[in-house]
Amino acid sequence: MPAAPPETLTLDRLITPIGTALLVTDETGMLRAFNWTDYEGHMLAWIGKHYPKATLWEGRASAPVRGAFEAYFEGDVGALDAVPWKASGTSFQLQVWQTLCSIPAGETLSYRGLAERIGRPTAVRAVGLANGANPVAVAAPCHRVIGTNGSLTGYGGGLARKEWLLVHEGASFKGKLAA
Amino acid sequence: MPAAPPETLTLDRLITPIGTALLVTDETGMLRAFNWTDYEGHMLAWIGKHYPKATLWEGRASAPVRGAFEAYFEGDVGALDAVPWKASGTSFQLQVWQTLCSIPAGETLSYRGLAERIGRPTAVRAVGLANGANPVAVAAPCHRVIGTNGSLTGYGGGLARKEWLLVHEGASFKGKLAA
DNA sequence: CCATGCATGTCCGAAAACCGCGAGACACCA
DNA sequence: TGGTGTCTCGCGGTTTTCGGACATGCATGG
Repeated sequence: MPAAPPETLTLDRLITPIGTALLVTDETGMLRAFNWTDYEGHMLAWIGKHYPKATLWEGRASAPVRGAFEAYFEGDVGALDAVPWKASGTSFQLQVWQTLCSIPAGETLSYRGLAERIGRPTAVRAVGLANGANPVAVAAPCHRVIGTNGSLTGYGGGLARKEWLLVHEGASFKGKLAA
Repeated sequence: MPAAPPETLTLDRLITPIGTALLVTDETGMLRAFNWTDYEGHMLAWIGKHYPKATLWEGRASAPVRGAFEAYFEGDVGALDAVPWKASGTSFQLQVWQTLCSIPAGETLSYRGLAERIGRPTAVRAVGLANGANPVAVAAPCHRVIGTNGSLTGYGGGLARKEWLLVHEGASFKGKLAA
């Protein structure tokens, strides 16, 4: 009953139009971490820190997780809602990450709006930080959070990916479409 | 196999000539903490900090632990060697606490001597610190460590108890026997 | 229009404080 | 001389504290 940390984690790789994604799932098939191969070392370190006792095996991610991501990248942008994930973080962070999921595909929300939505209207910067610490990127759609003025501002995986994801979802924003 | 932290701890009380002792043992009967009722609140806080997930029940300590302490206070000073204990601490601290057990009842060792014995002849003060942080006092006989000049210097449970223990064990030291 | 300052949660590294010591330097006193 | 007491300083592991950096946004002031 006590939410015991996972003992074994599975690392899968998924090729997408914007690079190869790393999917880490636990015994129960929940997504525990997501990242791009660009940051593989970084992510391994993160796992070692947050799940010190877990052993990581290369393997196939659970069907719900892998299936949802495949569907998403193939165009079914609503499929992300079906990704089961569980994150490890402070209560503030968990609140932020959960609230991310209330932003539908194709829409965006400002950092400020997100801060207000969790009842801490002044903790705008803190929200940005928590957003950046999101371990289950894409699944918890931190890329849908943009500046109040519509600019992309920042993204852990690189602004190019953030832009691609938003375009893919059909969202409108003040993009660098000129590039 | 992974040394999992204990889930349930048992708190027992033992009346001794120098006060009531608190004995905390785990599922396997190992002593995890020792203290005097004077510091009960302090010890409970310590347990909460080091074994956050454990629940503490009042009850009887394991036979080996309780028996050894009873025998010790009744005069069989060598009985302490039989107390099974397990402590939680840094590697340096563990080294210090283990080395304490190499001091036989009836003898003493200086802080300096102890520092040398663990191969860090200059870390004298650090040894004193680690000694004071000993969670399984008496069982790991930190009271047998005294100043180079034979004075008692300090003891978490009060110098009076340190003196009583050493007299009880028949050790010689520069005591405050005048008092 | 640009520059500045503030609010806010979390992590991380640096620095300092804390001591259950011990040795060396001195002063005092038979 | 030798024994004893006080003072000062260096020692080193741990814990605590502090400061800065950050995926922002608004209000103010030139």
